[in-house]
Amino acid sequence: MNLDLTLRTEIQKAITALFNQPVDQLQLQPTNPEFEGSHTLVCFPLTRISKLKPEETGTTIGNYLVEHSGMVSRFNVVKGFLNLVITDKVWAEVFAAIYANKNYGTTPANGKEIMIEYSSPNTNKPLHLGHLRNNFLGYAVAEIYKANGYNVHKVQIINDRGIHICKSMAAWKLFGNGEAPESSGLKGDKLVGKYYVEFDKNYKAQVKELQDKGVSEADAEKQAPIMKLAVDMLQKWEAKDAETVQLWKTMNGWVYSGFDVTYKRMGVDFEKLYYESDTYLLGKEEVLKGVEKGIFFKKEDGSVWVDLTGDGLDQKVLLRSDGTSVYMTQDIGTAILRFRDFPKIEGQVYTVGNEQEYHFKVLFLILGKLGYEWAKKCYHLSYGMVDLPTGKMKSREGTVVDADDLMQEMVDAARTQTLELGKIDDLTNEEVDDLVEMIGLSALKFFLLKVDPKKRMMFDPSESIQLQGHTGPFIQYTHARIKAILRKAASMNIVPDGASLKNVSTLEPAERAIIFKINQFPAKVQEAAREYSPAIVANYAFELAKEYNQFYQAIPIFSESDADKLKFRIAFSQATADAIKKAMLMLGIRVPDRM
RNA sequence: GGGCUCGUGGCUUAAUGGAUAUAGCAUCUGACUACGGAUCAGAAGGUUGGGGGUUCGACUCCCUCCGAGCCCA
Repeated sequence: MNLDLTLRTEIQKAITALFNQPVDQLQLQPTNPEFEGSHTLVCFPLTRISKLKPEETGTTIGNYLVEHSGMVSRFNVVKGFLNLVITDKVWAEVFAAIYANKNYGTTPANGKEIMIEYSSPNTNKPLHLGHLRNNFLGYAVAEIYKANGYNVHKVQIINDRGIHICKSMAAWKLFGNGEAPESSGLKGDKLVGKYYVEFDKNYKAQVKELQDKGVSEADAEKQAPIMKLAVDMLQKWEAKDAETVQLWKTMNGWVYSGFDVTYKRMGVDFEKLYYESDTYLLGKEEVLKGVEKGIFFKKEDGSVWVDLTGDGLDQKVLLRSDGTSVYMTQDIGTAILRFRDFPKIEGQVYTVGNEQEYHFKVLFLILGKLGYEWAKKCYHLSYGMVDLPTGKMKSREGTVVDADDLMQEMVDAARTQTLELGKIDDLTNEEVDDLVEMIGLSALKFFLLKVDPKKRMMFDPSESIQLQGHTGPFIQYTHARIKAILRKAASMNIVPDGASLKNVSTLEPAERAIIFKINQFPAKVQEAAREYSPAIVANYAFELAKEYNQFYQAIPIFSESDADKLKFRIAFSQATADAIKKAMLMLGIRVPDRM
């Protein structure tokens, strides 16, 4: 049974019977812990039809529910709040239904398809902390949509062309001496990133040298030989010069193999990769078609624009006067290509930082103007930047936190702390490795996911390594401890069954609290999808674990003499562990049976 | 110049317009002869950036100012 729905129906019946008038919106909320009850009806809005004071309205409805609903045992009214106490028998029934449902918390396939883009890096440097937030968010939202019955396609758009990669190529050509990941042992993305830094260093030196000779800054920036080489390579690439394209392929290949290692450790995956080098020409075509249809217009200098003043925005350039594309042009091409590849998707989710909010607003408007119905279903999953205690991450100032390094540090910290506690001395080396990997990444992922995506967040390394309190390892610990209970129960041949659950008629407050919490699970998973917010699932998992720990400390499970009740406790311990595990997997976090 | 987002105890963070504003970290006090102390119980800590307004009721909605960040030329 769906408790909340049933209760709402009963309240509606009561209101209709008492006041001769139905009401469209019921304000039902969890009861404040200081009062008795679990569900609270806010009575202020009902006074209009009850013609009674809020208190009297609450009392009248409460009395009716106790007499007629069969699910409310008693109630209290504080000010205008009607606090309802659900009978333990109903709670037991609610739990029995949850326990019998193997897919509890998730929705069956609904036939809908959705595409979720995340990660989408440039190919000139390694992934950093900001990418971690992006990847964990995108992956989690994708998993949450799966749990809500969607067929999800995870993709990314790789910014593999442009001046940035040519800079790395230029520096490598000048100073690389043929260095390759195979020869130097350096991870591919790190190697290409190294030459990007090398480019910048030499470029700055050359600009300064020219300026010292009296050249203006603007001219020096154009005349610096290394920059001329990079620009030359970009032009040759666009002209499909064989040697340049070959070097480009090679160096991007190094980056991709480096990224693969990082993605694997992060635990994220993709169904299909899109490359800008494949889509930017399509974007150009579509824009030119748009000009023919009169959707866009050409200026005298030959540049192409879209007029969005009717939408409260301004005019936006789509093709420069020399005919080259801007980012917007490429994104138009990519979006259209994706809908051709996956005609059944109802929309796309773009996981991209909030500095591009304006860009996506414009993109979706343009796609709409081009006549694509699905433009309405495109969503920019915009997230805030990750700051360090020292301030903003800046690659130029070398304050960027590398993704590989950070993951390694987290796992190292997890190893140190786990070994100190000495609870896993009998595990093999491989088992320990896997465990500390699980714990370290859990700390990192949970830290990044527990905050509302929209908000700019602060990453404090010393705090992120914490394994106590509002953390992933706290939740993992709760799961592992429940597993220990279940192992003990199994060894004692305690096996819960439907009949024993039905025999339970009275509950401890701590037990009621857990069932109440488990009962919220499906609604939370749905809300998380609606809001595109893994934080809702993360905080739910934390609250559930916390609730269970309170029960665990308050009530010694195995000292229960009533066999049915003991089985009941084992059953909801099992259900708690299952819900925790499912919720954490939606966040891309694994949970151990021991730790 | 135009536009967008965010300001919640020392720090991090939660709250479909509802009760005395949620937790965590740090600080202080307690709890293993029981099922795992990576836990739990408790204390202290707040004018929700300031000021107006709407409402029976505002962290939440509106106006304004201050502060932080971002975007478009």
